Amino acid sequence: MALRYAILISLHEEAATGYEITKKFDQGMGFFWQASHQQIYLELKKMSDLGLVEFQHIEQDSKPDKKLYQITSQGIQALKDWLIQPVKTQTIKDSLLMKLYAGPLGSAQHLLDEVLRIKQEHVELLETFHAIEQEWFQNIDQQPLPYQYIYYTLRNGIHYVQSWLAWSEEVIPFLEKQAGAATR
Amino acid sequence: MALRYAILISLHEEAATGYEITKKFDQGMGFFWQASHQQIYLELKKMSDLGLVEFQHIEQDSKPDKKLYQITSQGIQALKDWLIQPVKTQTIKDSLLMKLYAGPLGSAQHLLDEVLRIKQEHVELLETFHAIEQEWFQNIDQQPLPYQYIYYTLRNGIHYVQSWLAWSEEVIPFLEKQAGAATR
DNA sequence: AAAATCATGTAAGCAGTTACATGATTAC
DNA sequence: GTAATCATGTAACTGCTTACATGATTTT
Repeated sequence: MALRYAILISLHEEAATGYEITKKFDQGMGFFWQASHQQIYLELKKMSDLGLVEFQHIEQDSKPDKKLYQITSQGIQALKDWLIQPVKTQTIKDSLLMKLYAGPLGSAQHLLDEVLRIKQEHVELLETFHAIEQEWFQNIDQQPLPYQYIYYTLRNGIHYVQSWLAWSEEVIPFLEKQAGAATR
Repeated sequence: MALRYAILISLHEEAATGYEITKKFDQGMGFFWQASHQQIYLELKKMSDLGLVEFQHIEQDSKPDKKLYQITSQGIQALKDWLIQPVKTQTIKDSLLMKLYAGPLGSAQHLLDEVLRIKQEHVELLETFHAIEQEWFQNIDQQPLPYQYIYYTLRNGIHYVQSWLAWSEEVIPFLEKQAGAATR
């Protein structure tokens, strides 16, 4: 049900089409919530039936028609109600850790390759996060309040990625040793 | 589908009943994979139909009958095949971050309470992890190889929890300031 | 007396993924 | 000519959660 509120938060910032919301989920919000266009279109329809959002048909030439959605006062209330619900503690579901746990039954070389690949992705993600921090969030306590809140979601991402990288520095030497031992 | 392989890994360690596997998921493996008893019983049945596991009926007096499951050679092969599949990069779905992103629309005090609550859970989890590390994984490079692999899944957990705690040290002062400003 | 432990399951429903479907326009 | 962008949707399926169901034994 959290997808519903992610969409409402997005529409509370500004009215948008399903297509535009989908793109937003690939960027900023995408760090802590993901959704496909199928899911988003379906949820928008449900929310429209419930009166949480409403839309205008916009005809375009040289481009397909679109539906511009905006949040209703009912939608704002539903969002506010949700914001004060307690959250469930996050659980981790990580199949890489499961494969590591299985240990010698698998291939150390394969695990090493996977860790290196994901490490590379995380290195790039960290660079992206740092670039965003530099560009958008300098002198954070002088920025508008909504920016300050968003800044801390970014900081969460930075800490998360850094912890993964720190761990990979521990596990890589171990896996290298195991992969080496297997081929000897 | 990863649940299937989590169960197979568990059964590869030792034969067990659905009930025992459920308990295992509340401990060690539970850090990186969770499953309810309903899901586990259902999956065991499917796997039994597929020949990946087999079971013996065991009658007990003063306790309900049980089914002791063990992995078959087919199951071991399926597990090995799965272990060398590439993993998808983990995505984060965290509704607390979403609520933080929504910022001034919500209540800073509520967010603060939630962060403090989850921080407390993480502090306790870190203590548990450190205790396990002390008790089971001292002189790690002299331990049996399967233990060494499992050790690195524990290390992942420690890094993860620590990064969350480090982040909470950043966000708590900010939320305290906002909560204070709102009541003044 | 109440709650926890042992032990297994069914059924309904929701959330999310994957596949399928269309079609014009614009950029490479 | 091929691929990407704009823009929306349906349908089938899988994975998971929540609720319901039973019942003896043991611990508090």
